[in-house]
Amino acid sequence: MSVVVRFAPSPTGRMHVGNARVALVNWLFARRHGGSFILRVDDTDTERSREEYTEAIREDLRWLGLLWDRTESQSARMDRYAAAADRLRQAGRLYPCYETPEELEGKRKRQLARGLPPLYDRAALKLTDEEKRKLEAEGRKPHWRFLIERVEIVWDDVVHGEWRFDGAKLNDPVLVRADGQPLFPLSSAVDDIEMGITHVIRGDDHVSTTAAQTQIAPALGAKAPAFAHLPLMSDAGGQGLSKRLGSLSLGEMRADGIEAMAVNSYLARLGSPDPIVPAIRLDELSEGFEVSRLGRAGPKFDLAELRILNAKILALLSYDAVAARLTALSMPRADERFWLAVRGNLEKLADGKQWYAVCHGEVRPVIDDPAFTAAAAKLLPEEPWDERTWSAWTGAVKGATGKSGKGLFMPLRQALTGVDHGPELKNLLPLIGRARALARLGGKTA
RNA sequence: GACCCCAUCGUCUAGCCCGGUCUAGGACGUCACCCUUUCAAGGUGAAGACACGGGUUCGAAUCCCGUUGGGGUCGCCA
Repeated sequence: MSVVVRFAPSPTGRMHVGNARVALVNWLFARRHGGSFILRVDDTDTERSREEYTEAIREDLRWLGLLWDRTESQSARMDRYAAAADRLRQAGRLYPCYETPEELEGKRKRQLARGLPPLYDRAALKLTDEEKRKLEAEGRKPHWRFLIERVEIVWDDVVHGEWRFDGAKLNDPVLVRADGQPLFPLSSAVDDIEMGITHVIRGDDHVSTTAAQTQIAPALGAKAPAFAHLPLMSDAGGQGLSKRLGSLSLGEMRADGIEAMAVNSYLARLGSPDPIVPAIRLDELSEGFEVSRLGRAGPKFDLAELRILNAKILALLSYDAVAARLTALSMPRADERFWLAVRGNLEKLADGKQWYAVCHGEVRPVIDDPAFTAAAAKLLPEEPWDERTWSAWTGAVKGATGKSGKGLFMPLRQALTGVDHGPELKNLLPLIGRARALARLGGKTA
């Protein structure tokens, strides 16, 4: 049986790292097993769903490289859900309820006040046909609840192991609203069946939906798929992700110069015993990927670790992989030599600007000993220069001044680049060129 | 409030089911040293954890009970 998974976001907001992890895990799982990955937009809530969010989610997924084999929209499948609801009614598993939202809220409040779990009391089940007619004559339209069998619900969760749920403590979920709109527990169960989903990989926050789904699927004459519930991530401070999205949204990370593969590399290994390593292609990540290796405890998403990973990814990228972006970041003369010289010293791609200025722009030299840099300037060889020029030149300076080690190179570095750290000077010097080098050694901004 | 889940170095975790081989292993990060005429990379080394309290046992990170902390769910949202 071929594997089919889906990522089913609701277009009610932008993606953050929590959604991205679920999407990535699904994608890697599909890729690993040669299966397919469906992007299913859960947009049955017409009031909250927005087309712009659908497009934003697609954009974020494309950025990550998590392309889908197929895309579906729940809003286009309303007739399927209506048909399924009819079958459930015929099977006696879907029953009409006439309480208003306010009445239900009142019931919940009273239950809570008495220390009871706020479960629906199934009062509608006791309504006679005559009472129902009377309510409908008053203009009340029913919403429909799925009758949960009060038995123990058990499934073998791929990441969690055996998961048990007491059916008696589960609310009868509303599957169809009074206005006829199907709700998520119905639409997602129907789609999982009809789209042949073999594995539902989603966040821990969906376990109660899963418990209901294990009864809805058989009531619809189908077998429930396998389930894998990922523990929810928290931020570096241990707080839930939903509470503070901002910096953890994919859009912001991207704008901040985080590489998509840094996010993927981090998310693919976080929570597993496998070491987090920089990967520049997704297939490096899918190789050996196992959902079952993911832990049951919720990991923390730490931006500081992501930045470290980002630097390591940049150091691995080829010139071709970044050429267009360097130009877009206003570094038009950044060529392969330049990139290879500086890529190991960047946290973000945009940090390249500092070294771009050293090679192609202006730098204010830092000089403590003008006599020394002046002497060094006199020994500067004629061009053309290559990567051997640096050692030839510094060798000559050493001979003439008697300086060596740090005392030799640091003043030169500070004069040439304005700072005391950076890429290897043997690579930078030819890019700086004789004219600039001469001026900077003489103390001039150039 | 009820129910469910989780709890090992700063972080991600191995070990837990099938107590002893755990003076608790690895990775990232940190620190030191080496190497390098910078940074990084690389090498060597160091510091660093079983949430707490009881119990069972000759022996508990591992089993039991309780506590605490964190998360989730309890919508005519998804």
